[in-house]
Amino acid sequence: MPHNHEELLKHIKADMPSDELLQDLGDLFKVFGDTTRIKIMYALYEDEMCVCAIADLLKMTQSAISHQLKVLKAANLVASRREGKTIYYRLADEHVKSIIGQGYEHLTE
Amino acid sequence: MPHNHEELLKHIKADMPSDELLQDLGDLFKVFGDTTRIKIMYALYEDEMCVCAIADLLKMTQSAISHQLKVLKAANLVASRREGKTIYYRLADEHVKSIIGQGYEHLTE
DNA sequence: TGAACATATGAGCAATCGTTCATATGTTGG
DNA sequence: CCAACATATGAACGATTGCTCATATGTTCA
Repeated sequence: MPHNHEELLKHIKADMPSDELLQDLGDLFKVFGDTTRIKIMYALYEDEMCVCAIADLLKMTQSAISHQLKVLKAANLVASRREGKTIYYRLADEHVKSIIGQGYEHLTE
Repeated sequence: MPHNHEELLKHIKADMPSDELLQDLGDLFKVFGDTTRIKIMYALYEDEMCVCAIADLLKMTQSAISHQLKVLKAANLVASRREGKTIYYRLADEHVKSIIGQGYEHLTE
């Protein structure tokens, strides 16, 4: 007779967040799961930056950066303001730094 | 004449971690970037669990869970111990909880 | 030892992702 | 208004990903 875990599962299930939230969490971390986007977030760590400066910094095309900024913005990880022709992006809140910081600690401990 | 940012870039560049670390960070978050793996980590939040219990809980095949546990283990996010035929997995360290916790906060604030 | 159970693994496939390329939108100064 | 600049966007393509299916490995007990 195979292994039984009804009791355990009932308990764990009760403590699990909704499927929707778990999906959203996965989607959020997916945004962190790309080197280009990590670099962009690090670039914005101390101050806002315009799109072409980020592209220069990462030696990538303006288009690639713009696509990634759109992803970051959709996840509310960056925000932007316009000043003439230029659009400046910045980190949207402190969670970005603390999430990356925790990841950094996990890697370097 | 296009927009110039030599000064800014020099400064930002000096503060950026190495490309290798940035790559590793992206790879780490990629592991968090999947609903199945998030669910597994949540299931292990309070206590260790065997593979078949996780499969039951998530209503997925043993094979799918096993593949994902391998990914989690490669990233040092879970650890395991054997007890007879059964193998129990647990969260490897506190960073898992704090990373997920920060993500949770970002979503629900 | 061999049958039953628990887990791991490799190949294959559909789906998703990140970039490029071409082009569109928006802004400013002459 | 139009040329130059800054950014955004859509289609397309190669690469990566997560699952399934079949099967292998490892463990226990009769």
